[in-house]
Amino acid sequence: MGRKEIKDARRAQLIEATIDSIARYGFARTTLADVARQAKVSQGIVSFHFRSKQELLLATLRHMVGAYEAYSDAAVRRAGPSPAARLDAMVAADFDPAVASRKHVTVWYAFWGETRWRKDFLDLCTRWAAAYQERTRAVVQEVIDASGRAELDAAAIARGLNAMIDGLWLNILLDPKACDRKEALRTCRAYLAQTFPTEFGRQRPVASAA
Amino acid sequence: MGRKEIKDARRAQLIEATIDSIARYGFARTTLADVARQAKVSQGIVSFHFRSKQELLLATLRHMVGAYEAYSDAAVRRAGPSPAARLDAMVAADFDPAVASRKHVTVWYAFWGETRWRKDFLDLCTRWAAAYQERTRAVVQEVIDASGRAELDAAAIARGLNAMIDGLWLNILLDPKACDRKEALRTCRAYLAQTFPTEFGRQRPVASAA
Amino acid sequence: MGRKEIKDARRAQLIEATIDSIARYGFARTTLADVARQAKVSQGIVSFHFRSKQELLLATLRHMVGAYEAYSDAAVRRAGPSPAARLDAMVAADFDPAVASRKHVTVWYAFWGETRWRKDFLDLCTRWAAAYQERTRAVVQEVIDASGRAELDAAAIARGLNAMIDGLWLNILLDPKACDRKEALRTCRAYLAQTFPTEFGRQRPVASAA
Amino acid sequence: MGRKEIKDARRAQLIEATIDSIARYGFARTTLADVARQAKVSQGIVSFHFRSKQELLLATLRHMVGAYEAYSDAAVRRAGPSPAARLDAMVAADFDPAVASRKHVTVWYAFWGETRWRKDFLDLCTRWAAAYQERTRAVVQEVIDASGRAELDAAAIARGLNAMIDGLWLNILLDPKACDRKEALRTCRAYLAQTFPTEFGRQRPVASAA
DNA sequence: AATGAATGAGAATTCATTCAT
DNA sequence: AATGAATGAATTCTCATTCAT
Repeated sequence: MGRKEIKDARRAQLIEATIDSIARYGFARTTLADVARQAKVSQGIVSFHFRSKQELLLATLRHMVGAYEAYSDAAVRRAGPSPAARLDAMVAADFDPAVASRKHVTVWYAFWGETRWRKDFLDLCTRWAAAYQERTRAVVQEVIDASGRAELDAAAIARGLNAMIDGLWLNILLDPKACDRKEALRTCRAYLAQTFPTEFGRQRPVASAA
Repeated sequence: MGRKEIKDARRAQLIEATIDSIARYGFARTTLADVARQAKVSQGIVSFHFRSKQELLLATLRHMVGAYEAYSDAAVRRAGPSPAARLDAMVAADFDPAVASRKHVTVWYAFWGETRWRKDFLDLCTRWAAAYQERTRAVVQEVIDASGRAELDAAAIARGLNAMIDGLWLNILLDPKACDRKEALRTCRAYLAQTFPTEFGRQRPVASAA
Repeated sequence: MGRKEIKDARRAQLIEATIDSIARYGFARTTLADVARQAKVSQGIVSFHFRSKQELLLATLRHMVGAYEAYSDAAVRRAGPSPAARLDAMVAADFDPAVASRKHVTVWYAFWGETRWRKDFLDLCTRWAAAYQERTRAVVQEVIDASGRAELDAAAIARGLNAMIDGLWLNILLDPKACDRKEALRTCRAYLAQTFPTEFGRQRPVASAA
Repeated sequence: MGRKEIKDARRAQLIEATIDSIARYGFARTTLADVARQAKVSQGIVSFHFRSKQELLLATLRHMVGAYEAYSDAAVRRAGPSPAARLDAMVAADFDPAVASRKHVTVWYAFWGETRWRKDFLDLCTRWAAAYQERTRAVVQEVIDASGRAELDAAAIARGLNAMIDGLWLNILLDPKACDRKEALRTCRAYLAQTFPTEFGRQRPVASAA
């Protein structure tokens, strides 16, 4: 393992520790000392690998966005060519335990809560939201095209779907007993079934795609 | 103005200053000194009227919940007896400039970002979410009953709708250019139109109720 | 009850509250708010009757000295003419529940702990210590004269006795289980018996004086 | 000098500064800022080496107890095998300038004044008082055994002696002109002479042991 | 006389960042 | 690369004192 690899491993280790610390103590009470303790390294090393706390947090947010995208992309690829199956896979991935654990949605909301005042967070989130919206819109459009219901507004449906997902994450964060991942996914699928009765009605498209 | 009134007025003033300060500096950087400066009073008085910063924040959150509910209730009352009109009024109120200004959604997300680690915030938000979900569900059920489509799941529709609203607030927060209040409301109404074509299709039910 | 009486009653009430507060929270954490709460009056009234906190504390110390002296004097008067009986009464009074309760010795030590840095406390304590030493010395001298043992040093005996009493109060303060009032009194009487075997040996002089 | 040594040296330096600060300003007005200024270090370092002010104070009290015991033990060892000489050495050590300077007794009384409300102080003082009482009692018992006066109560004599010493410290604190260290020691020796005329009468046993 | 709101200085504590080793 | 001691600014909270009513 060369210098570069060691460095990257350290960075990854610190980013994981940051996520853990935010999940455990919250954004406000996550200190560099916490992160260092969690990662079992000395305090100074954080400043060494990341110029400042803000950079560490930005790197953490980037990591979360990247991991999310990688997971979602992989799920879509696995879903095969059917537009409906791909759309369902996207949604299902958003409520996969690896993505929408209470810990993860907690950290997402922690970042969103601070995003407004940190230009670098905001830029990243905005770009990501735009990209994700466009990606969803494209798949929704494919579903519309395949179903021949040209009167539907792909952008509005995609926007509504994405918003619903984010809002359901809030439910998971606030009260997983009232609405857990399974219930959240069911809610999204009900929306899709309402919108695309042929493709999503009754049977789940994943099943029909299998 | 008696003692009690003076005290209440001061509390209200400090709560307003807190909201302003959160909106301006963010949750993390809102200090009691900021709040006092904003309210043009001395520092000590904040601790005098609220025992601690945490209590001030909790009072602020309570105030926001109360103001939101009052506004929403009033809108629903104004909408008249028609279930669809009432449902639409609820949604419209959620994107009223007085409720969903970028400033307000920013503060909401600031609170949600911290809620996970403050039991009192969490309890309040959880109770509020449950109450609001139930209220929405009841109206949705009325719409369903009125339209005779008993196969629809009122709870899932209400949950999806509420989640969509929260998620659209995030859009307003992150990038009002990409999705402003009007666009957000349009998105919600598209969802309702999809779900209840008769009641919400084409014409806005407010218009039809008029 | 005239103006003067009301005022005095208020002052006495506040002084009692101060003693209670010191006993309960300690010197450092006794605030004027505590005192006012204890006395069930408003905050401002303390500053009204006593110019400042320091004056309240000084008045409290004066009150304690006065009460102590009154109690001790009364005990000595009750003891009758016998020098030994009077000396014993003085010592016994110092361990009377009304004088040497754990609460009282606690407050005494609280004052002594601060005395060094408050000139008015120090002056009062110094004067009082001198007066008490002289009073004790005089009675000890009478005992010596009565017993015809002129070689004894009344000043040293009195000083030792008084010091022993103060030190035994510390024992009561620190660990009443290891040394309670009764045990403390026994210790002092053992000292007296050692010094004046004829007057204090075996029988307690109170008994013999009775 | 290794890490450990640096740390210990810094802690010792801060403890010394704390003692100086208490002696100079009193317990109530000793702030961490004072201590840091006295030690010529930054404020933050106090919290770094001691988690809190309370821990710093506890460490200071521990240091004082430890230093006292070390000094007293050394004096007793130097006194040789004779019980009377050892007892006298103990008492003499208690009025040695290094132990009973006005500064030191001041700080002792400052701690005792606060001890009642700080469990850790109280535990430490109680344990220390018990240990010291037992140590004194044992030596007194030896003196009794050596003198063949089995009727004497070693515990009472030891308790009286220790109390007298503590009380004489108060005299030194309140008014060193009225009772300085020399006079205090004389008073204690008079007590011993009264109690053990053979061993402590006339000649000082240290002299007789020489 | 009495109330209690208001002030503002000061205290402990926290923590990002720096830096000598 | 890594350590962890050190800095010092910032923040919350406390509280004696003042003052309008």
